[in-house]
Amino acid sequence: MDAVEALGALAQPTRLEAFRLLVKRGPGGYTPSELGDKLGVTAPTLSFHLKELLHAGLVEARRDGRFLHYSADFGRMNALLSFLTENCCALAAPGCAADCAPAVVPRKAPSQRKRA
Amino acid sequence: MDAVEALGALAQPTRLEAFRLLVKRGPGGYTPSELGDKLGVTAPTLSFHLKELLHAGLVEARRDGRFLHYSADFGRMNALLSFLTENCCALAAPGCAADCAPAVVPRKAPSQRKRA
DNA sequence: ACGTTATTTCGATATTATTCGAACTATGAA
DNA sequence: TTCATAGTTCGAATAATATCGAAATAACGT
Repeated sequence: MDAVEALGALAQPTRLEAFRLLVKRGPGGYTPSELGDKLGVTAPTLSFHLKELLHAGLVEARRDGRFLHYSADFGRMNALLSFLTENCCALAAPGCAADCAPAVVPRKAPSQRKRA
Repeated sequence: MDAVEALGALAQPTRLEAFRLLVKRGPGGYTPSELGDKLGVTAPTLSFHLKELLHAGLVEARRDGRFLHYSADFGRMNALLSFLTENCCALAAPGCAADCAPAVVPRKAPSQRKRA
């Protein structure tokens, strides 16, 4: 997995926003036109950035007639997140492990408190 | 939170490796010399990269006599991970939500299978 | 004070990224 | 086949990044 490439793809405002829009959107994805409207960049610029995300494996494209639909690759996204925290605190005191969990509350128990 | 800056800081091989070493190491951190040995870069180059990580808020430095100790900022790391998956699948069918969880198995149940 | 080790800052250079207009390709409609 | 729309590729200008040697700063030991 080339994490540097994936991180580099996200390390640019337009691309990061595009990716987050696609993550929010789910498998249906957006066309470049829709993304261009939301992001306010020219078509060539957006195309350049989408190719960058594509090359990093963070999004995928499928054609539907005249339109393309770009969508986030969730497996790759999750792999990247896991990579960043790999072996977290493995060389530290046990108490450290608590710092290695992202502060996400699973949907099933929305009212439950985390960390006292 | 400036996620672009943080992602940009990680989008470089030397910095990504340095950060991952620090994540693995825990709060104790490493000195620049130790990191330089592990990473095989000159002192000025490493200093440049550490300043970059520092500026992005991903690591912190404390002085101990002649030595500095750089360590990962776990809160910031987790905030970044959360940011990337924010509102994941919010505009999609409910089944999509399953794709929004990183494939990390909590330590408590190491032998349990995930996703059948 | 002086030398030594740890680490950073400075300057200069080479490489890479971002942007947009113009031109190109692809698909569907008339 | 001709036209319009969706999207990409190309070329060129500008800006940002990575690297290292040399010089500077910081803290300690003698």
